[in-house]
Amino acid sequence: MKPLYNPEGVEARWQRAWEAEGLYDAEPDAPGEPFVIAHPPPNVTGALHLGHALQLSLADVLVRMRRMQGYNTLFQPGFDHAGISTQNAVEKHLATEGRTRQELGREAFEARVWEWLREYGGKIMHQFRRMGASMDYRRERFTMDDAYVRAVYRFFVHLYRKGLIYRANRIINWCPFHQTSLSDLEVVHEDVDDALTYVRYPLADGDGHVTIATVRPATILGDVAVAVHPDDERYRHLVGREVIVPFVERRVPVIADEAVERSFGTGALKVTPGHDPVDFEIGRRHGLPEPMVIGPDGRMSEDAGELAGLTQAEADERVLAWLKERGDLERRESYRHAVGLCERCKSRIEPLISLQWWCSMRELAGPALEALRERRVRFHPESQHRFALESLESAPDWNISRQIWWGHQLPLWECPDGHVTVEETEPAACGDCGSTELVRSEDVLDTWFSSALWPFATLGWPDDTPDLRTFYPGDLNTTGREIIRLWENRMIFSGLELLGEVPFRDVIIHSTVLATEGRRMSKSLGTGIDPTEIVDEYGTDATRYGLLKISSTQDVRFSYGAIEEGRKLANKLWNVSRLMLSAAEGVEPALRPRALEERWILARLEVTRAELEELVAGFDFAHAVDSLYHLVFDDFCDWYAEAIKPRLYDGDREAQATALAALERLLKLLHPVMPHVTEEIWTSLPGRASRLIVAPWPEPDLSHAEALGALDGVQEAAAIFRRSGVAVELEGDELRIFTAVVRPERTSTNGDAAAEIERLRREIGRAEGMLANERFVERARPEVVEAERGKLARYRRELAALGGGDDG
RNA sequence: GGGCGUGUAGCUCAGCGGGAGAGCGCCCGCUUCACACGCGGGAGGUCCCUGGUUCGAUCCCAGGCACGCCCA
Repeated sequence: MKPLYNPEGVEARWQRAWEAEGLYDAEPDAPGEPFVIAHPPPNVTGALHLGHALQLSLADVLVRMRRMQGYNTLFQPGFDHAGISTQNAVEKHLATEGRTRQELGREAFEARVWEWLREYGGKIMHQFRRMGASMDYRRERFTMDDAYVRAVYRFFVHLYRKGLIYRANRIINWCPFHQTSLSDLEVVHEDVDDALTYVRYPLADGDGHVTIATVRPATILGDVAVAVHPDDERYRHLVGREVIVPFVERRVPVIADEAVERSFGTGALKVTPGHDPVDFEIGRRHGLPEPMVIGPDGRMSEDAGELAGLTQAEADERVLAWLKERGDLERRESYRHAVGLCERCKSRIEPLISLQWWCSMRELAGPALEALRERRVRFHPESQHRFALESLESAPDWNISRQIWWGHQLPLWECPDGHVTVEETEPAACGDCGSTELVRSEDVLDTWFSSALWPFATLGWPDDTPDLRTFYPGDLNTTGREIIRLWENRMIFSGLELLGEVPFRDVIIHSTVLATEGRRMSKSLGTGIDPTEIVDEYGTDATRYGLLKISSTQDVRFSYGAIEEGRKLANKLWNVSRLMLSAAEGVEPALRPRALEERWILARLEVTRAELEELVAGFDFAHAVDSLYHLVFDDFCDWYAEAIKPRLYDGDREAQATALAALERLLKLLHPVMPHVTEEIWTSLPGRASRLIVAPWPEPDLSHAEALGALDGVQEAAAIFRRSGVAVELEGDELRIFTAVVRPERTSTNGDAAAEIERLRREIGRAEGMLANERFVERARPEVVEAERGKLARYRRELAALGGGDDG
């Protein structure tokens, strides 16, 4: 064993060994209660980021602890097919060959995607292994696997037959480049510098005008009303009258609607239901027409009349020129605001009305809401539970269709008469009229539609398999805040709908890891940190430790310091093991505690075990790793190891055997957080055939509880001696430990007794002051008063030991 | 605009009703036979501001200021 622990090599070796030896494997007929984590799977095209790394660290601590505790653990690996993201990547790849997917055609394109995935896809699973995630990698699943596809179609057909899937024209996010609708998550918002144009709409009766403000003059062509807030005194007299929309010179009503924001612009809103989500809602409430003047290509459509075919910028110019000529262009001012962009191609998103397939939420959300209210599923921290509940209460119907080629093509066929037939496999004829001229819907399903089935489709559903019977429902899920609406809630209602049970009991919403300056990590800002580089530099164990250490509040700054702390902990553990192993060569670990410090360290190990279990059960990983750090540095190394060192070197076989046994316990407690270094040391212990990863977790052991405070006196004496050079009188075991740990003959104490005496007198003064306050003694809780008396007595004792006397 | 959260030592953070803490950094000492990714000691703080509750407030309440994340 070398003096400096080097994780490189060690970690890779154990990652291979654990997996090869089948120690990550989950079997439905294995003994023990099941413990199951089926995470939201990562994107098949993705790379590991710090969010994943944190998520894996949290979950793997739980999995490894439960495995040691005898649970039958399943940590499920796999990917989702990431429809638009994958299609985008492959299209870019094609573009380098100067080709488009349209040239290839749908079938050939799909084949290219599979080919591309074989080469570039799924790399993240290697990174998961590097994080030490103890997943059963044999069970890797993909949302496009044949068996998984069957589950997706079963779900779709089920919902369709229940009448929960319908087709409707609604406003959606449209990407003009990808030519598809997008979910809100796939739209990113960025601030841009724009102009706000104030335009006069003349009243139809010729009596003046009303001024509106817009950033998109071209959309004036799609205006069907002007809306004002019902409580807005400025405009109340206009409601019910008509105005003339400029350029198209259409008469439209002035209406009152609460959605109007009075403080924006002039407080009067032009209503364009075809191209704005708020206006769409207003239009529906007032039964207004929904003309669309911008087409799916992002250019002005046929309905834009003479402007048809122009880009929006060109159309803006034409409209502005017209307004200027008429004198109806009041003014323009610069305006900075957020616009929606396609997450993948950065095209400006067009809100437009489109015929899409929708999943009705009301009926599905009901049982999920009930489950959350009854806390059969609990989100942690508590604030996120409320958020999940509120998201579900207000969940709008779900747009499940996408106009792309990569994904699950809707199992939905139409005959020439417009009858829709929905089957899991291709039907021979129309279910209504028997026509054999069936055309399949070209749309694919939203990726999340399939991902929602992850906790059970990975286990063989819709078949009734042993896996499903054993491992569903699972226990836990960990993810980031932004995923709650889009995934967690959908997994919950899907599980309830199809299996009648929630898919997991607890959802840990982990911290968002920010860059060191406290900003969001982002590739474009160059503030991203690649976890694999951290692992290269510090090792996996240190990285896991560091991430857990910083994971306390909802947003945490990444800190190299925390990772370094982990590296030091691994090194410390390595070296104290070296000490014990080299001093106790050939000795079998055996617990034979005789001396005070031996019973004390066993008591400390026991207290930490209990604390650790409690903290992990409460998902407080930051404090859990903190308690491990102090156990190792302060208790195990600075006190226990130093205290027994003379006896170790003297060849005291019982002290040596006990030291190794205590070390074993320590390694077990550390293993869930730092699996590699602990396994490496474990293997060096004599006669070691089995692995630490499957070693039994320490049972509660209260046999040395009485020794918990056994070192208080020595530690107090050490502190006094080191600060002041004054040796408090000790005898027996206490003196022996003091001598071994402090080594007074070699300790140069540059402190001075006078300063120490001064400090104690100050403390005594403070305590005496409190106790002299009658209202304190009367009204404070008795134990608080008692504690204060105890402290005062201790200070006086210490002062006496220093020869300071008690006369003050 | 809505939701959530944070302001404590130079930095990153813990503590959240009765003595202001940790790690790192800094200063001093230590070629101590496990470890300098070490050991010991030390300096360093109107606990964001203003009110209130309380015998007592960094901690609870109200208001304010500053900052961040998520979602529109």
